[in-house]
Amino acid sequence: MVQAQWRPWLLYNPRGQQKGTHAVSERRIGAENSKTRQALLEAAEQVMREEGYAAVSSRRIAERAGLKPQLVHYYFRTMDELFLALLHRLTDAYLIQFARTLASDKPLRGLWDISSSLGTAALTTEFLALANHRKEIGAEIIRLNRRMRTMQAEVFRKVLQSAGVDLEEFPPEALAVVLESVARGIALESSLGITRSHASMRALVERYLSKFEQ
Amino acid sequence: MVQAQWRPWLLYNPRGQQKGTHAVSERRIGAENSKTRQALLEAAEQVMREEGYAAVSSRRIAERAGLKPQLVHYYFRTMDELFLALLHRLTDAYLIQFARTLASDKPLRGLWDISSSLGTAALTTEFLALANHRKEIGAEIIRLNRRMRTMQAEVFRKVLQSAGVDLEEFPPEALAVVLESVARGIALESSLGITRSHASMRALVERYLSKFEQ
DNA sequence: GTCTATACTTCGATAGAC
DNA sequence: GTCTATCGAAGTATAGAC
Repeated sequence: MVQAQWRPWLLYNPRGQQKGTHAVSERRIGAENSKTRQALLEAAEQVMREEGYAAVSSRRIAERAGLKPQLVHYYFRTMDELFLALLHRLTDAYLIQFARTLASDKPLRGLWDISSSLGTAALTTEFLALANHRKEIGAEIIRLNRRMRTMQAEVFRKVLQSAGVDLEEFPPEALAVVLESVARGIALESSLGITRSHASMRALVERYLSKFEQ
Repeated sequence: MVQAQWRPWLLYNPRGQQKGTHAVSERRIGAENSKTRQALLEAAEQVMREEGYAAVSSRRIAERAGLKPQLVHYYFRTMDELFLALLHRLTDAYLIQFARTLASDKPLRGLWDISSSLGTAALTTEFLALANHRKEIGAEIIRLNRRMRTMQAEVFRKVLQSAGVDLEEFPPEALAVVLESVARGIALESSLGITRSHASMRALVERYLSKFEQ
């Protein structure tokens, strides 16, 4: 028996398309620079942040945007397409923040601030969870993760090198993973209202960061 | 306009019960020690691990267990109740692992091994995501988190103290958060197939752990 | 304890009018 | 570009027979 793939936003197969065919729909699709399209993505981001990825449905985000659900399908062939567009939107926003951080005199702190911000951490977590059972999104996440990690590692490499740290002993990429994991970890906890060891956590990070930046 | 709360496993309100009333259903509920109940929880855990929390539905787990969906509602009043039962099941399993680790000669490594195991990390992540938009489950997660963290911190305190480390400088609780965050972080990445900086990450952790244990 | 039958809700997606 | 109308599938939950 073939186990149907579970799809929260594609619960059935409307035209009996096979799994791998990617038969492209003939339906008209709206322009990418449309204002309505932007509004839908904005609404999707809000819903995802507040209620999780599973709450992102065409009806739900249309309601949030004050539009009709069918418009979602006019701008996005499938909900997967919408999620990918949202992912790219977030990536672009991250890249802008990242560039600003690079230009500052404390790039490491900048990285920490970005990753430990509640909004970023929440959305990242949602997308990682989503990636776990949505192949196409997972593949894109992996690609983006690679790019981000490389850029983050480069920041570490520069800072550590100019501080005379042995890069063999403290591999920049590994440190980048540590920084982001810890940032996301405490952001996640604090979004749950767990603030118990927050102060000492931040102090610990602060101590490490100040070894290299001011 | 009242915005309906979104519920993946309770999409509508069958008897028109108000949000806060907690009107207890009169329906018969099966015994807690039932074998069928265990099988349903086992199936729920599998589905949650493999496809995420949003895929856990009465139909889905019943199918996995080879049972009828209605049996889920015989053993659990609501899907929330099922999730809470699952959460307690996992906590019990964790406590057993934890006790074994405490008795060993390398408790810190034990903690690391538990938290960085793929199964544990995946389920923890799912429950954290779930906690973010399911009040009752969030409250329970917070309670359990507090208990776990206290126990983990106690391990750190003992090990660090006997190694002569200044506990003011390295607060046990903060270190416990770091260890679990990093473990979950790399477990999450590796479940996505991202293994790039894995080796250097584990080597880094290993270096720190070996400062205190062997 | 497990089953069938059923109620009601939400979902993704499309067709076709305007 | 946006609307109404509609389809078929999956969801939670209950009642009542066996």
